[in-house]
Amino acid sequence: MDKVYKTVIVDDHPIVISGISGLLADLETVEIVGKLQSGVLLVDYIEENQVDLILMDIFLPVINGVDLCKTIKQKYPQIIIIGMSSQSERSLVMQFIQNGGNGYVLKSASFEEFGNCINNVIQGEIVFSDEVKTIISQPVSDDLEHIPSLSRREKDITLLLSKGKSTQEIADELFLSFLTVQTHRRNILQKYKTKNVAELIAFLLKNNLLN
Amino acid sequence: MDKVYKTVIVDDHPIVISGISGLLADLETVEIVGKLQSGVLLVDYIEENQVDLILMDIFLPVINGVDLCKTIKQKYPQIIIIGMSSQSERSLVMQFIQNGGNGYVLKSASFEEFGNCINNVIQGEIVFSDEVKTIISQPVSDDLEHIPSLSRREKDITLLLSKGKSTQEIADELFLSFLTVQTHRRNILQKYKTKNVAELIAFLLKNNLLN
DNA sequence: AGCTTTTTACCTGATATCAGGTAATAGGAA
DNA sequence: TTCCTATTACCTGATATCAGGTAAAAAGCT
Repeated sequence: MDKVYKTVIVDDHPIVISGISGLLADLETVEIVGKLQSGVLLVDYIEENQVDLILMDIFLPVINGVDLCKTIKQKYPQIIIIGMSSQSERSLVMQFIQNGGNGYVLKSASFEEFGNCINNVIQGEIVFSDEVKTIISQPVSDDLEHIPSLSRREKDITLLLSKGKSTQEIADELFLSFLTVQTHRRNILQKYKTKNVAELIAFLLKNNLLN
Repeated sequence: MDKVYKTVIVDDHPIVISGISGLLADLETVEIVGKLQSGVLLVDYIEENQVDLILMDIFLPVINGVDLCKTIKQKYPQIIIIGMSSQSERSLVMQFIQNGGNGYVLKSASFEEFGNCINNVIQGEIVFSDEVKTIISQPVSDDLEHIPSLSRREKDITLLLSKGKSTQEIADELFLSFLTVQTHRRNILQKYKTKNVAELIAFLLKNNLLN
């Protein structure tokens, strides 16, 4: 007789918990023993109960999933942990795995994908849902990978630019010469290979580099 | 005997659909007749089936929830539509309601909240889950309230602006006069009371009006 | 059919941005 | 201490943007 994995679901959305529960109910290898809404509750739960498998949201209030995973794996390396999120970002997935995660699944994954991942992860594999696989396997043209970062002064200036300030206004506000601000502007545009501030602001906001 | 509301759930995450289904199964007033993963499928479904209530994710691929809601309400004003999302933003909720939405619920809402909202919305009320209520009841300087929307052409132009295109390039691309594009630019800046394109793009992206 | 909004288009002048240079000083890291 | 990056600053000329005005088609709504 196969082992039945005592499984805990951690997510701050009751709906998601309910959804996963419904899905896992069909699998005979897992048994849901806990439905928790925060990382703190999870840590407490593990202290006092037998747990074999954890499905956890990465974006949890207070503690983030990566740190939570690391903490748990340090004390209980035998527990299998699968991370979940709505959107996936390459670096985030990598971080999660590097901190001991056994898999990463997007919430947009189909039921079938979900089931497959669970089945494979208990075989000892590191599992990813299809979309995650696509994202992490992209060769990532090396130059596109490292997005240059802004220096302190450059951040000051881009922030003011995004508020519609002109070069002169920025110079006044930061007690700099008009010409200095102009130099910074040029450097910033060059850094991101953008033609003008409009494109620059769009790029920064889309890459969460502003604020 | 009370009417049973034929209900459709629209979300690109199968898990969420499953979760809501589970929850609604307990309610006797609603009957789930459709589980769809996109706005396009929803529009098709409505054409050919009787629908009384829609629960839709706001962040859907291709079409956003607000526009989808507007489109549906124009043709079928009697259909009750509840919006859902993970995080709530005041302006987004307001926009949704202004475009005909009958309620807005966070996915982090408890089962009880969810149930209450459904029960009340079919009584004709506009409903919000608790957290949404908190957010929208915060006093806001009235002028910040109504965000004007862009016309089709204006959207075309802002999109190109965000890609760093100059007035001349936009004119060429859209087969318009340079002067026409200039007029559009001015109107758009005026519409949002922004000083220049940088501020405009920042505003649009922060308010999810671009793309 | 009449009204409103959108889209198109033109003119002018004041400012601002962009792109090409160069270069001294300050601060942090190896 | 040496090297590198960041920060500061100046010059010039070509383009682009912004702000003010006006107005006629075209499209959409009632």
